[in-house]
Amino acid sequence: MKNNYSTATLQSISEELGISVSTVSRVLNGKGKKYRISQKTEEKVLSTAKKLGYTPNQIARGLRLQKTFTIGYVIPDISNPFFASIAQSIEKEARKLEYSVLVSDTAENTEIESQILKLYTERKVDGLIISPVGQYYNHINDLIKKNIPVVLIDRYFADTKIPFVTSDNYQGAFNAVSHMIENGHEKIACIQGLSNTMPNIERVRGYRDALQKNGLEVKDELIVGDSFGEANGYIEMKILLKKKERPTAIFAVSNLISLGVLRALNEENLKVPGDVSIVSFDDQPYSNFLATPMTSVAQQSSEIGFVATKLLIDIIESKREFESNGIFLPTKLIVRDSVKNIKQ
Amino acid sequence: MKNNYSTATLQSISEELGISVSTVSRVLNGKGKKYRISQKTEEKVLSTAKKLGYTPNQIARGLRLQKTFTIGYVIPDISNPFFASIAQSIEKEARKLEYSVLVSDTAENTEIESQILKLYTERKVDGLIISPVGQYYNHINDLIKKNIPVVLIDRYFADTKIPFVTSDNYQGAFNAVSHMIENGHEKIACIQGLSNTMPNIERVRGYRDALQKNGLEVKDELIVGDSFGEANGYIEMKILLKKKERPTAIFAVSNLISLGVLRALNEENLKVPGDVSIVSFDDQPYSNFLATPMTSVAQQSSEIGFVATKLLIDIIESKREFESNGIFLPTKLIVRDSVKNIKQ
DNA sequence: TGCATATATATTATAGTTAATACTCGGATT
DNA sequence: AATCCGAGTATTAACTATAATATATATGCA
Repeated sequence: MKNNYSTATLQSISEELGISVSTVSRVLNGKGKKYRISQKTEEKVLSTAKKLGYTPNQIARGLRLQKTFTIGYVIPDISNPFFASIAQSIEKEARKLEYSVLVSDTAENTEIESQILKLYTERKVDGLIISPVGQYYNHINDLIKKNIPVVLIDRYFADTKIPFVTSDNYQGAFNAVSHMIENGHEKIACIQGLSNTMPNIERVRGYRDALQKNGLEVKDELIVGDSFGEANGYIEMKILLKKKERPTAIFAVSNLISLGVLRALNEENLKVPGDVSIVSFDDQPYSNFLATPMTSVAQQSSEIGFVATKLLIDIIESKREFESNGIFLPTKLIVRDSVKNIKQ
Repeated sequence: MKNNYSTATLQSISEELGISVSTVSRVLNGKGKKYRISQKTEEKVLSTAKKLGYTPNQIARGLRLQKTFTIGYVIPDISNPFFASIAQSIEKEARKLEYSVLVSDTAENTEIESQILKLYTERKVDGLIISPVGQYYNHINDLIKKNIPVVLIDRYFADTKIPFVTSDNYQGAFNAVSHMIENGHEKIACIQGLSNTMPNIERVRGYRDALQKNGLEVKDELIVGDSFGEANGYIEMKILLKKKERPTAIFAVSNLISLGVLRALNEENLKVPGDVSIVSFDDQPYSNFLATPMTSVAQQSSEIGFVATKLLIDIIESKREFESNGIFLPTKLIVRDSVKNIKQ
């Protein structure tokens, strides 16, 4: 049952040499000079530590220091390449700063998210990076009350003071929709993600504003959907195609939604951009090799992970205040071939 | 510096009630009956634990029990959707069995892999799932010597006794290449991954055998490449296109390689399958929406993660022997449109 | 000589949990 | 009356590392 790899401990070294554990600890922590350990003792300790293959027990260390050098990353869906890429940069940066990362997937379920936060609290992580499901935040605010450092990624809460790192979703959406309008589109549908999450709210706001700034009417029946997943894109596209006045262009609010849209169009034998134009949020390595290379809004996913990790660890190590602090990273519209120019 | 969330401890509960910590511990571990704790005491403990918001400190628990309920997953590249999907199923299954997962990305670098293993050893993980870089394994064998349970995923070592879970790479490749031959292709190139890793060896063996069983000559100059990454696919395809006798079909040994191949073909304005046919290892959600829907060899990635986790935890909890134990999961050829029938 | 200081190390306490062992008290047994 | 037993709980030790405090010897200086 218990893990049974026996390694040398400070005590076994001290017994081997007939000196006290604290001396051994001091030498191995490089505090020999500070505590005036003699050259001779220091050498003895170092050599037997090596001989016995000593490695420090980080669990014992964590208990004593009340610090685990561990952070948790809580994600709604690791298999989404956007989050996978963020996870990669978080782990890389954390390791550089001597932290390890516990990773959990909430499967877009607030209940599971809450359980995981409890679990990670018991495990005494030094801080948490959370890409929350995004509709409720009581369980996250509880962490703040307990003084546990938290940084949110992607989905954040405007009415709390929890720091976050996200893309400039508004500008990204605004640019995407403006691009469609410039190409003559007026009936543009927006297939949105989880409706009361900030990235979604901001992207929809960008969509609305782009229409209005160009003197076009915003029709609520063209704003549909309620999830960032593939199935949502598929279903909503199917329904949109049944409408009397079919939209000429689709603004898909996530990469998975646009894959669902493509599946629906494929089934109905409709072509992009001949029959329907699309712009999708989230650029992917494959975006350029799709049936029609996809015009998309690229987020700096690695950068987001990197910045969030840096920020979190700064907060942990008290180099920065633990206060409201939203960081927005710019997006970039990558124009390919999925928008048809229908201007007369 | 230290994490500063103060929670109730066994001691604070025991002081509040004027009883000993061990009694509190026993009650909260559900051992009240076993140690004949009175109903009254039990209720008092339970209610004050709730009142003070007690949650067990898993670090202290880990130290005492010599068991952390943590496993490590070491991956060459989290952003590769194949591995991301495995990570997802590992975490899900581990959590179900009450383990947490530390995740690290080695960036296909054996040096980093070795460092991470050392780190995770110090953190006293109960076991490790490793998708190794795959060319050396001394550092992994060291874990076995220390009696640390290990299960390998994807890339394994034939000449060790380390248990592993992987796809039936040989059969997958054999079927893929047979499919091309059935469609009349004879000049089939193989763009391979990291050359002395088992999945690559097996896939290339499947490629060779499929050719030979069909009476076709295996030409070594058509087996090229040395990495599972996108760049390798791109470069090798570029070079293949310069050959006098250009191959009519490509067997791409990984999903990233095939993306590189597509990039090269795109640049040269060549069409799939009109100019070149392709079959790729690894099916992806987007495979069906590529310019030409890609015929590919699907691996059961979630299943691989699930089985490996189950196996590892069985070994940890000593329900199974810690011995040579290779598990091969079948693959499935998904036929789409990327292979042209060129039979007369 | 006596006291302060420096040198080098040991001892003790602590982090929070759990396991092993010890203790107390009332009632039953011999 | 002495002993035993069970019920209920307390005490002690252990896990490993680190910090705070203490001790022991030698040296320097008035």
